[in-house]
Amino acid sequence: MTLFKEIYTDINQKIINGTYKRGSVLPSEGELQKKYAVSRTTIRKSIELLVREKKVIRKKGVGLFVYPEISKQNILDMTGIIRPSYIEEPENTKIKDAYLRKAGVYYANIFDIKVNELIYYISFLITSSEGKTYVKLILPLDFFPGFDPHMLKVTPIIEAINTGLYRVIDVYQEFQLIEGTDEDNRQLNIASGDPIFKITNTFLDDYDKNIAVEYKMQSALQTKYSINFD
Amino acid sequence: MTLFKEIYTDINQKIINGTYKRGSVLPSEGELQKKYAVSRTTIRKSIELLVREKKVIRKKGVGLFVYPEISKQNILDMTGIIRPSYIEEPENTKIKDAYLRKAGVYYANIFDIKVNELIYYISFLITSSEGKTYVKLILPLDFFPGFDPHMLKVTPIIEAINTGLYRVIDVYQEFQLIEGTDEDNRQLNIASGDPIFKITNTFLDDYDKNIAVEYKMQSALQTKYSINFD
DNA sequence: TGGAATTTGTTCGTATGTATC
DNA sequence: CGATACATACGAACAAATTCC
Repeated sequence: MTLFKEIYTDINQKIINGTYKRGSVLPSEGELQKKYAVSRTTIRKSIELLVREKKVIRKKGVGLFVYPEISKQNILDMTGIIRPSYIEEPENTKIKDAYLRKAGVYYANIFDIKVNELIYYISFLITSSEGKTYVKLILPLDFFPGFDPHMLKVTPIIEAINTGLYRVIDVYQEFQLIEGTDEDNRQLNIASGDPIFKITNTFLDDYDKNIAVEYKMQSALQTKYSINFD
Repeated sequence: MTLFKEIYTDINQKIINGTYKRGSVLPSEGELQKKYAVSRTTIRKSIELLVREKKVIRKKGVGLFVYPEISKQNILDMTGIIRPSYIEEPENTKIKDAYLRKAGVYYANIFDIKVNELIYYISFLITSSEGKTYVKLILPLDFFPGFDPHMLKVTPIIEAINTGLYRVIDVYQEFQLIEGTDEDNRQLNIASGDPIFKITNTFLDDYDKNIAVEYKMQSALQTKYSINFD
């Protein structure tokens, strides 16, 4: 067996047996290089196989991650309780990104966790007759200790969370007009500088602790999003 | 020869021949990149070699520095303003140690710098007819941004500092009888447990900020050190 | 005091040349 | 010749620390 296949097999095995957990960070290419005492090229060939099999995700400038196994269906279930009613066709939802990353100061504060703790960072794009909605969903990994994405296929996120550490008691909403980032503008197909209508949904438990955050962004010039203040 | 080694050689040569002076700032990675018209990766590989050889120091968020060399003559000049008058023969001064180390909590507090910031830690032994004096001198690296040891050969440290970030306005002295460490006793050739006469000189700037500390230790049983309170 | 700019630290993406089998 | 493996080199994105205004 060739070197890169051996390494592929070894890492794959570690993912299967849980040494490298679903969604967690893998050692960087540099570390793997040292660990196996081979060239970076060889490591990359091994990782390449895993990426093709969707077992590993690469994030430029960030690192390697074991694929978290979040399907489109999961996302819809997870966001079900706040899903706008005008979305009739789930087929129009496209995941742009779904990975684990380290929390920075910002999210560390929001969730009252430590910097560098892992959070899910999921972004997707919803296309409907009303236009496009760019959504970002942030969930701290630690708040879902036994988190099993498969479960989400049959259980709404609210129930999944309630079997975990925290319970969703309230959702706090904030409405803003903002100027989007380049990425926002690109996703929404709007010009730089155009106003964006942003809704922030913050999920709170019974101690008013933030346990999840969702951002929804639409072009403010085109949006027909209506809020029910009942 | 490979590119990064060529660049390494060139920079190394410039350090040796004084183009880049000891302790001075090196061009940033970005500037070197332009200068040699190579990628940052390559520059970093070259610098990496110099760092490993302790010829260059990296300071995150600040820049690159040529590793400062401290000679015996420097030390004498640097400590000139507080050098006891009874030292007639500089030949009797012997450097025991001169290196950069990371500040711990103690010196971080004294100098109001962060833990792990670099400080000069210089110790030397003065032998005279009056006996031996064991001296430790601590200087934070950051307080001497353009620090050039060559200059110290012709300029007293007080003037060198006054061209830098801080000015020496005052020296605070403290006198103690202490029990020395094993190292102190060995350096002073005295028995364990013998009392040691310790003088701490703390240099202050006009905001009473500590910018240097010097400890002098002599055997209390033999010392004839006299203080002039003029 | 707070945000912009600068600078090093870390990591992945890509390409090329060389050697070996 | 082609697959494998190593080393080198250029880029790009993101992170973190520091400095400057």
